[in-house]
Amino acid sequence: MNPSTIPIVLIEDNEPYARALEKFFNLPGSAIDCRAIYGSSEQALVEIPKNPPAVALVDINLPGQNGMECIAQLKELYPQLVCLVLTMYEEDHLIFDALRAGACGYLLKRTPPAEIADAIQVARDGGSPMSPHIARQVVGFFHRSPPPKPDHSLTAREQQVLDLLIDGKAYKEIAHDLGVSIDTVRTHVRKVYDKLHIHSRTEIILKFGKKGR
Amino acid sequence: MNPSTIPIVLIEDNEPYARALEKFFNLPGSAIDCRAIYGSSEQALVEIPKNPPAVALVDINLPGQNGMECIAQLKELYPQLVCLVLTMYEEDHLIFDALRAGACGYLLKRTPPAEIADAIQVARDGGSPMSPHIARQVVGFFHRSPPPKPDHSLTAREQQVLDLLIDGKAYKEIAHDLGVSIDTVRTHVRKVYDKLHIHSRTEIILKFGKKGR
DNA sequence: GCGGGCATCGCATGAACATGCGATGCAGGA
DNA sequence: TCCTGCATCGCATGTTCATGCGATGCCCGC
Repeated sequence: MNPSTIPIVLIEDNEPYARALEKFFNLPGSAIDCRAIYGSSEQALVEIPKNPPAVALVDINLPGQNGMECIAQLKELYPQLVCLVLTMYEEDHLIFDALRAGACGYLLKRTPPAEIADAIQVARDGGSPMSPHIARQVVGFFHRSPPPKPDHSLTAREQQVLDLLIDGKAYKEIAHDLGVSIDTVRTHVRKVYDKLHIHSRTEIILKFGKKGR
Repeated sequence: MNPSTIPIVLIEDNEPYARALEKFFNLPGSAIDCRAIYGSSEQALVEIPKNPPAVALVDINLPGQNGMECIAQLKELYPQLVCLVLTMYEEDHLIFDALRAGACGYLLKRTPPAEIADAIQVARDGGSPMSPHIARQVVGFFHRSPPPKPDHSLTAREQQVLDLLIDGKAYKEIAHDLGVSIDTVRTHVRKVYDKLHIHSRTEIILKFGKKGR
């Protein structure tokens, strides 16, 4: 949308690779303005405050403090800074950790420079660019959770009570919320426990806890 | 990678929209072969087994059974079938539910047909196409989880107790596991509650529950 | 109209939990 | 040495849960 050039920095210790990217970004007519290359997380954290860019491309495997921690600290200082991971690694846990740390996107180094440039614009415009297989892994995270089970044949009322139990409400609150007596709540809870073969609220939350959050 | 045409179906009750897409996909030279349009989930579930496509584009808001359930059932019958959501809705919970149901990607109807065609190929090749803002919402799901916090200044012992509490163990079990008395466990739990400003095991699990799973 | 399923309410008991107060022994820093 | 933080143990009280047993009123299909 915004046609002005986008100021970015690279946090990357592989100098040849970084230089090549920088060169590409700074070609005449490019929408990207690569302002600096920082070879370490520490250097980036010192230099970035002097002239914050709009987007940072961050490698994960950095000397000293790794890219994940770097992103977490940058996001703490500049929540509006858009961080994209740019790495060779595509293991699940690295991807998830990076996203949790605050990364908005995750690109593999094998991505052609032109696509990286596109991704930077997408990210600046509020998107989350990801290499296709990375996206699939992220989506796979959701596939693993099997909560959409309308089975268990709970009655509507029982399901309501269950939901409130999961929210951590006391019987007293549940009774108030549903406008019934506390003993009625007890009865429903009992039925729920019977049907789900569990014996305590703790087990419920461990089984169903915090789903749609 | 595979240059052969990709057989797909549309599950979509907005007939004009579906017809227009079908027309576009079936233009000469297209990589997509749109074989059918099903106006309802029920119809799709009956017809698809007769001639399963590689990819299904599914609307969420369908008459009768909604698209989420449709995807869940299709994936159960044909785990290798690639389902892409194609909808106007972009609420968080719909996105997450769709992905949980088994969708591999999530596109908004405002996406240009050519990009939808690209997305179909990406999906067939193992990627997960998502409209940029959808991707950001998915990524936002990870941002919301704040697990990488080693803060809270819990002592090692308190952390141990906390972990066992989260596992759902009774004080008695915790005492046994740690080789201390139940009253000691009580003391530690109290300290943990104080430091984390909570008042019950339920709150703990709601806050920290099932993280690394 | 009778049997079932469901929602509602009640009582009772024992277990588990939350929390207030107090105490000892040990280590390491001021 | 004294102070502080930590881990340990103890007791007491009140609350919340889990669960067993029983009961009524409503609606629906056979």
